[in-house]
Amino acid sequence: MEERLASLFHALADPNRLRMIELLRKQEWTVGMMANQLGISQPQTSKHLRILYDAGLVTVTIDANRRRYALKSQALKPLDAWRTYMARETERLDRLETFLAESQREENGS
Amino acid sequence: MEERLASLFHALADPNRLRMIELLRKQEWTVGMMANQLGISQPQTSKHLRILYDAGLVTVTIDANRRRYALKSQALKPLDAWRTYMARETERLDRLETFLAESQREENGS
DNA sequence: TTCGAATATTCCCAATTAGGAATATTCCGA
DNA sequence: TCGGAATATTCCTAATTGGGAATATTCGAA
Repeated sequence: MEERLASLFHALADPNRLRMIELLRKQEWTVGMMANQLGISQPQTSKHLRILYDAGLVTVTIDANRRRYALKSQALKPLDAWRTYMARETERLDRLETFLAESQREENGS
Repeated sequence: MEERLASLFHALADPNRLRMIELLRKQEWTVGMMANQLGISQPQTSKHLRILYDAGLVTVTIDANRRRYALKSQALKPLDAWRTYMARETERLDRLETFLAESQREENGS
């Protein structure tokens, strides 16, 4: 159902977690590296990573003393699928919005 | 910053609100109609719509005794922009994931 | 074996909110 | 003008969680 998608959105619904995912976009990161880069505490970094992990958004590789976190970018695919699904029926609405916006602009005589 | 995007994700991070948005995809809905369709209470429907409204995802038209809610589909555009931004650098990772998945499949001798 | 670095977990507090119940508000029709 | 329909808001409770502080755990190096 929509539960899965809602969980995914929930995991993304935090500025720090978004920044984390954007960092992970290019390379793997260690907890300490991320905490330092983001300017947040190590425990908070671990907690946010835990939430991303539970949401299936990252993978973790245990490497001796440290953990390397990597983005599991395929986990974002449901988001794209939903947007495609949504866009299919909103095109008509989009055109209406554009039309109304342009009418408004003409009214204002801009 | 990422605050805006996080707020958007937050508004979408609820199964009932996702169902609401999917209903609004095709047409306007009245609070009572939505509550009835979704099988949730009227107050809860109003509260969820309020959250969607605060997130800029819906517009409301007061029509005598009732309010007609409509999707403001342009509000979902930042989501697409973020995906595009993310995809730009994750392509390499995607190819790696695909490669690893296929290697795994071969190992299993499927 | 001991120490320190890296990380996860727990405890605490404050804020948010989903959901139910009750109530307030607005407006139309009789 | 009054009653009922439609909607929003408030009060309550339980659950979640972000963030800080402290602590537990694990592991490599000396």
